[in-house]
Amino acid sequence: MPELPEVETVRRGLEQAMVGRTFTNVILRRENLRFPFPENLVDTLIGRRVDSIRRRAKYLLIDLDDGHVILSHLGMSGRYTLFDGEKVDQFTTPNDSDERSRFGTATGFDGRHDHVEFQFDDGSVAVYTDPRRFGIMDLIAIGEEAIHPLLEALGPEPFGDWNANHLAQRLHKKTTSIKVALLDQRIVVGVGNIYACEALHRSGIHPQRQSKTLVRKDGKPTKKLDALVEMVVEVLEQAVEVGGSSLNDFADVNGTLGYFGHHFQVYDREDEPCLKAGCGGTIERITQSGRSTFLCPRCQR
DNA sequence: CAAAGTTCCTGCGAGC
DNA sequence: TGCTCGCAGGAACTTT
Repeated sequence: MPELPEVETVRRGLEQAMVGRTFTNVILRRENLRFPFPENLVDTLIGRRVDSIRRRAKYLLIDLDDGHVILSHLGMSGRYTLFDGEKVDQFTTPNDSDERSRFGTATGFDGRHDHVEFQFDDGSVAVYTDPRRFGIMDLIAIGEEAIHPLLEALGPEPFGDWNANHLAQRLHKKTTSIKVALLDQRIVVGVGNIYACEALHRSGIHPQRQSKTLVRKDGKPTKKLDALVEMVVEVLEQAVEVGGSSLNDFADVNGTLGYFGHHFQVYDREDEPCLKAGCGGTIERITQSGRSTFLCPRCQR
């Protein structure tokens, strides 16, 4: 599900639902996701108020009033579903089993994958669901972001002061393909498989092109690399807009809504016509580092 | 068979 | 020649 725009959409949804509320209970329905939950997770959260919610790369950072921070990553299939007080009553049955979520039906699953339930003082509930369990839920101290092993090596935010000169510096020696480089979170964060394909298509760059061929000998970016940076930012910004517009009525902050309303130019369009004006090419699918890449061999060089 | 993500391991080549 | 380091590529995690 989640690349930067989807995570940002989830962040905004959680912000509306959680900030200012206090945890009254937290239920863990298993002991781990990708990693074990920290032992003190439940005890630490109960009685704490949520002060703010930030995003770094594809991670969510939920700031608590005692200086702890919940570090949450959605992996491939993680999502949050929010229930206000009324909806909790609506979906809760009196004979809840300990093994299954109270909210399985409402979240579209049978409840087996609702791993964490956060209960708040106003009666609302947030449920974390993650069938593949590639997600992460950890607890850190505020200020620890920069030294946490999962965060320390992360590259620049695309919406920050990232630019073509910076990218050129990172790529000028790289022999790996530009598509694989874009997915490397040490080079720039937030870009995943879908938006990497889309940004390369928009900027007319072949995904298998060696990264360093996009940098001039004097170390400055080529015009194509300028275009790539512009298109990465554009495609992510537009996706955030789409996700934001799908949020309005809360309840489900599923980032999938962001993808749902989005029509891609190349991703998942194998054998279909290239949509670039006047191109006339046909979209191909190849594999790079074990992941599907979609491209138009005619307009991407 | 493939899937929106990330980490870890192995093998290879460069350089000392 | 032999060793270390870094990079590049692939496997693994899991469920639908």
